[in-house]
Amino acid sequence: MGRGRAPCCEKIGLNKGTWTEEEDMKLIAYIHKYGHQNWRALPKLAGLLRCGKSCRLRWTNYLRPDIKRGNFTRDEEDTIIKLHALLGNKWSKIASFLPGRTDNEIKNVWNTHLKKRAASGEQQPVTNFGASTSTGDRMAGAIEIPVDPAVDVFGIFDDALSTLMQSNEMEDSVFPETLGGRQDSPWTSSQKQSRGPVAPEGTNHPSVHDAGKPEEEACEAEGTRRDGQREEWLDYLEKELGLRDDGEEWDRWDEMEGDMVDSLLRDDSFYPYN
DNA sequence: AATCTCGTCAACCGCTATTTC
DNA sequence: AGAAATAGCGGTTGACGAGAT
Repeated sequence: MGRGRAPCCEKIGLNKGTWTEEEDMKLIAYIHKYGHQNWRALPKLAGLLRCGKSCRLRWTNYLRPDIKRGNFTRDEEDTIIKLHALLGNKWSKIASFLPGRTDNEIKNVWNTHLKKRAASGEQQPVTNFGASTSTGDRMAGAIEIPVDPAVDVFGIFDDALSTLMQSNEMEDSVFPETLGGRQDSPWTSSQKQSRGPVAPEGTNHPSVHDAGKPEEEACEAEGTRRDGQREEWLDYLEKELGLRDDGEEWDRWDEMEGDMVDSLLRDDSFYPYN
């Protein structure tokens, strides 16, 4: 056999398409008894004529006991819209904020309902950070330029972040050490006031929107609170999208991700498509 | 009643990331 | 170190049902 990865399974003689009740029962029974340490080996052991990948998908998207079935609530839909504006087509990431919902389900809901709702008579999605048109380029961190160049993409995040920064809720969730909690926030207390992030030592990563900007100009901009927020937010996004790799310091951002997104979701004024 | 169109959603495919050996 | 195996992600497809013609 040549190089490259082998097919995930021998497809010959395996069932495809819709799962039968009997197959479901076999899969459930097996996983309840033995778990799913090895998806590749599972179908054979469970007596299923399916490939492991198919089993995994069936379990995670349909059979898992914690799956929430039924229509999405308006709240859930709004959450998806907000998260999509923040994260782009990162369905699994979005799903992690909606307990009981799967990435596949959310993707379907977006494609069938929410995309239209977002587009109909309202603004086009103003951003689609990290979204990609094909699987191949998604890890390249491609950023789609907004369709309408007049739309101030960053301004929208500025405004959202501004609002959040003014609320105690954000203060507490994003800067938890103010509550006597964590001590490893990238912000110092004075920087928290100016809302500027502390750049990791020895790093100097230009933000995406500042690429090619003269250095003085960038320094000048740094003084303002608004730009501080912008930098902060872009830093976060760049990190999130894998556009930068600053080592340990940036790993800490990951820890705050949930808090930041949660805060945005709780903020009623942040609705990216209005 | 027949057939066409469209929306929905489960499942598949192809790819990358991560882990194992 | 690097190849192979495995897990997971996101885009796409196709079966199916409902409503329209």
